[in-house]
Amino acid sequence: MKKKTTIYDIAKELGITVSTVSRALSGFPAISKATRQAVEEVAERLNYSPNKLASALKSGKSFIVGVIVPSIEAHFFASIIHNIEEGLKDSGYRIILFQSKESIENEIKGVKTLLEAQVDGIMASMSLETNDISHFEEIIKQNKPLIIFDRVNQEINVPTITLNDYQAGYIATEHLIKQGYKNIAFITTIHQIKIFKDRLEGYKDALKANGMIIQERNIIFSDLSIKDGRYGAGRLMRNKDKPDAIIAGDDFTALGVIKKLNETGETPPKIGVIGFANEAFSAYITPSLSTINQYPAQIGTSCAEMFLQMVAKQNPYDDIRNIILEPTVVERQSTNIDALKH
Amino acid sequence: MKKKTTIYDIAKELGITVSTVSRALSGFPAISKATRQAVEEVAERLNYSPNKLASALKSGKSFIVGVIVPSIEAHFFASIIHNIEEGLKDSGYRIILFQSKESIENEIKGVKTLLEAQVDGIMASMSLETNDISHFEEIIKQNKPLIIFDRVNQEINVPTITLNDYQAGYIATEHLIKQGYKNIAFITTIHQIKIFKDRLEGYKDALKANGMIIQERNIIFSDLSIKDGRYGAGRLMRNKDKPDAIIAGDDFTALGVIKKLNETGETPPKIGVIGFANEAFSAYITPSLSTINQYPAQIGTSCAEMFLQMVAKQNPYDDIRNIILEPTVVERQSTNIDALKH
DNA sequence: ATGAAAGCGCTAACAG
DNA sequence: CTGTTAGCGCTTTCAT
Repeated sequence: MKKKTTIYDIAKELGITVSTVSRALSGFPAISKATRQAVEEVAERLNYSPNKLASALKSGKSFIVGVIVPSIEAHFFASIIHNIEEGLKDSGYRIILFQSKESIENEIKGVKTLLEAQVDGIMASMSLETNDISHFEEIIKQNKPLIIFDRVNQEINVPTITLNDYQAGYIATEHLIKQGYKNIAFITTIHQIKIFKDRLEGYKDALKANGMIIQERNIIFSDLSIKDGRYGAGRLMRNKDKPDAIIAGDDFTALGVIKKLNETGETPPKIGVIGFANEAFSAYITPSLSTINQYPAQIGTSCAEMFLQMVAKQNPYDDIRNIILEPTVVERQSTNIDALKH
Repeated sequence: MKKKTTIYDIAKELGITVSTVSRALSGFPAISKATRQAVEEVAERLNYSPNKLASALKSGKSFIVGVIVPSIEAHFFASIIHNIEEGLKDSGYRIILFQSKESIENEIKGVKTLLEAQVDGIMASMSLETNDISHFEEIIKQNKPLIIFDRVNQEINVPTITLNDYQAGYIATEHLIKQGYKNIAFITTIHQIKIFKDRLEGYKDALKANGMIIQERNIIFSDLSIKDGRYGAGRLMRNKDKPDAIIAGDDFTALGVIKKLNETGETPPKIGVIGFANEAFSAYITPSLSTINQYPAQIGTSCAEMFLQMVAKQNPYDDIRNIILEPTVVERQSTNIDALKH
């Protein structure tokens, strides 16, 4: 393998110095047109490829941003990442990806790894296990932009892009009430993540606002998965005054609920079911699943925008904004009880 | 922002030199236990975090591998990436992600970007547009590992991890024949990607082997998407001797086919439908979709293994292996014609 | 077992 | 408009 060409090779070839070459290549204005063209021509001919590592080491800017998500396999996060990349692409920033797999240990390792890689900033959505945020503080201490999206844990004082999860819980519940359901259950996670607490509050307040009673046995704390959905539905259906509608913590859990109900013959919309996140499959299952649209594309776009603003400032944290997106209900068959009346 | 601690700070603190600190920190054997412990203690106390960029610049190894996929939003690729990360994690390698979005222009830019970031190797699945592979040759020229997975274009002489796509086409067709379907259509892409050609060959050979005739009007070349599936199904159903089964280029296309057939009342399995890739939704749509399992987890794991082997060698390309995984049929309702007989 | 010193490829302040 | 020079933080050869 022959040695790679550097700006020294180009300089030697043209009998000029590396600084001139460096300037010519980086679009420095005070360079004669002739020199610039000559440099570009030789760079091309020698198949020059800049070493961004060296550049990053010297300039202190790597043009890499780290992204930490629980899992890339949830379409919600894949979509966010897709849109972060999209929003960043004209700025020259690239992404290093890290999956926490819902483990705080991995998340800590992720932050450490990304910091060692000298990323210029980090965007993260917290794992379900995350109850302590000290590992994120190192990023702030280094004065690098940290943006938390979707899964916010507690009072971490950085910009956040979140959904109005209280509202999400509220409108999901309200939608079911409007459809005519009277006894609405709620399956959520045992973990202390703010968004899930908020949804639960929204649920409770919507019930209250409509003169309904909050029954503790209608609220199930478990994990969120297809399996947990089946289990939760089974448990709820064994209650003496079993619910006529179920709000599930995410679409996967809702899918489990539906599968269980399909088996027991109480196929939705007989029992209403609504999920969260509008996963790829949700429109296509039977019955199709009503859900809450969480606008991952906007979240990704906002993350990118926010990052570019922060990184341009002397102090990224001098004007901390918290963007809150408003969720909407996606009405599908699983809550369309009217369809049964015909 | 206070300056970050470097090995110089540690050295000064202890009255030793940076070389000793560097050795102590990197597990060099010929270091006294006392020194090593002292270094570790001070590193901890000063909150030292190594600058991997500097290390990479000097040593020529960045411990980053670039991954290029068409889109992270297809579960197939998300799963591969997940498993690459998993397979690499103990080795200290991290991933920089790049999405080509099925555009060769993006793919070229991706290779360039990753090379400039001094990745130690690249794993890529080609875009549908990719008909020229010269941009990949630069990676080989730099003697860095290049591994192509799933989407292989033509005779590129690097290690590959692929599915036996001929076999995939063959068993998909054979499955339909065994189920009793007699007139089987095929929707595929217009693009010149090897895997799609291979599947088509498998389809044709399976028909021949079973004494069936290959009808050109039963083969549709279009794009692959839900929309194209609807369109393709519509076109096929207008043929005079319309098919009684359709093989769709991927599960999204198959979904479009099913939606169209559901509307026209020829709901599968009346018309048999099978897809490729076993997407997240395929088990949950109605009717559930028979498909070909393409084992993304194994592909990802194999990529990681292969990379680690290559990177450990003087010449990564001295023993080029091509791993071929065998697909299997996932039988679900959309091809279960027996169910209609009861 | 440890130190001295060179240098990876690039940028940027200063000088001219 | 261009050259000189120092140095980013680390690894590594050669000494001792």
